[in-house]
Amino acid sequence: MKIKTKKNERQYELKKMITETPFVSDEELSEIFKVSIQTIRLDRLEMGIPELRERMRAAAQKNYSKIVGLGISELIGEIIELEVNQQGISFLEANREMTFKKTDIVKGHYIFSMAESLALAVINSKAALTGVANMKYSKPVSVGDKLVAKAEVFSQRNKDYIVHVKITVKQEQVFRGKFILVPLLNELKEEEL
Amino acid sequence: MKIKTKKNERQYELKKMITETPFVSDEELSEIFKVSIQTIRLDRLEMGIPELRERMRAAAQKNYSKIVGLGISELIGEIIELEVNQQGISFLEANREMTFKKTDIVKGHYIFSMAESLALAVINSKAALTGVANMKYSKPVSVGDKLVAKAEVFSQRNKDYIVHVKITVKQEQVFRGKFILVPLLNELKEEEL
DNA sequence: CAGTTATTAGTACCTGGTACTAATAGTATA
DNA sequence: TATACTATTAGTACCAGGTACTAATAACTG
Repeated sequence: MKIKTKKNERQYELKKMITETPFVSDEELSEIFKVSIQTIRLDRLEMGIPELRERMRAAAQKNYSKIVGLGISELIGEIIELEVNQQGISFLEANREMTFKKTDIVKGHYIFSMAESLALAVINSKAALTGVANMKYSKPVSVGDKLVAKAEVFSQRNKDYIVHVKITVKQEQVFRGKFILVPLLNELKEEEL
Repeated sequence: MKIKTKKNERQYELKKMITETPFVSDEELSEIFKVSIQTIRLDRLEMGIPELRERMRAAAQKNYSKIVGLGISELIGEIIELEVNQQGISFLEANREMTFKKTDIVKGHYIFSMAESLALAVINSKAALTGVANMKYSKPVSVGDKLVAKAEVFSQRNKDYIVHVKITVKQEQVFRGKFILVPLLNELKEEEL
């Protein structure tokens, strides 16, 4: 018996290709593998690989919760006041996606991220580096809590910024931290490198 | 002039609804708002809201990269060794999704999350609370760096755990932190509350 | 009551499929 | 070599969830 390379090999490659780049249509696949669209569909059927739309739907849903949790871009919390190089205030309402599964307690890194985000915003440098942070979580945060973060630029020695961030819920401190930030090649000029 | 509630209000609610639950079809929307499908489509057109498939496609793609970055569940980094209440080791390769947009530098909260994740894992309590953390980022982390986190349970006074976490890249320390963790009603019995 | 806006209806068309039937090409084996 | 089987391709009807467009009707407004 000859080794049935063609079909088996193609199906193996197909599976690999779909797991690597899941948003590829049957038509594109048929062009890549130089077979008809029907062959691709038979292959998918035999291997139980769902159609493109189903794969997209699954991917979209799996991750939907994470968008909410981690914020749309790089920032956690909403900036409501900002004086560059001086101070800033951001706001965040804790939701269920930020908690541990069975409890109402917000995970620490959301608090941290909120503080870090604001610290970065206040020195107007998205591409900055968290140097040293010395911080304290004073009180647990629960779902529904309205977090207000206040950042103050304390000092600016050399090229480092020291930013203090305090987060409060109803005037009560839940977090404080000191961020040493080193801006990186963004709005800076060449000579500063 | 009468307040044009109907159309304006519906469009406002529509937009809100779609941003909250983005995977809703025009047909479902038409049932919810008790208008025809055409009306829903006109509304979307006027407000520049793309069709369901486009919204799903965008969500799937936006998040496709984040899966990689944020890990499948709640954990950042892969646990490779674990002795409950004693010590644990986790691993993470820094990728582009963890960085600031134009640089190679990994954002601080990924480092923090990796450490926190491991600290939680090592006391076998997903639902624990980060009490106080005293930490230091010693060195920036870049894309491709292979991060190794080591956690040690230092002490267990009352119901608090003190866990030390060190993260290294090629034997060199990039982070250290002390986590005070208070386990919460998960694998515990009633009486402990 | 005329004019404007809002809503609904309907058609043709699109993508990216499913599910099915049927024909053809290629290979294997008695 | 004829027969059997597998692989591939072709084609049809159908589906969801739309776009883009035209046209008619309903509802307000001055």
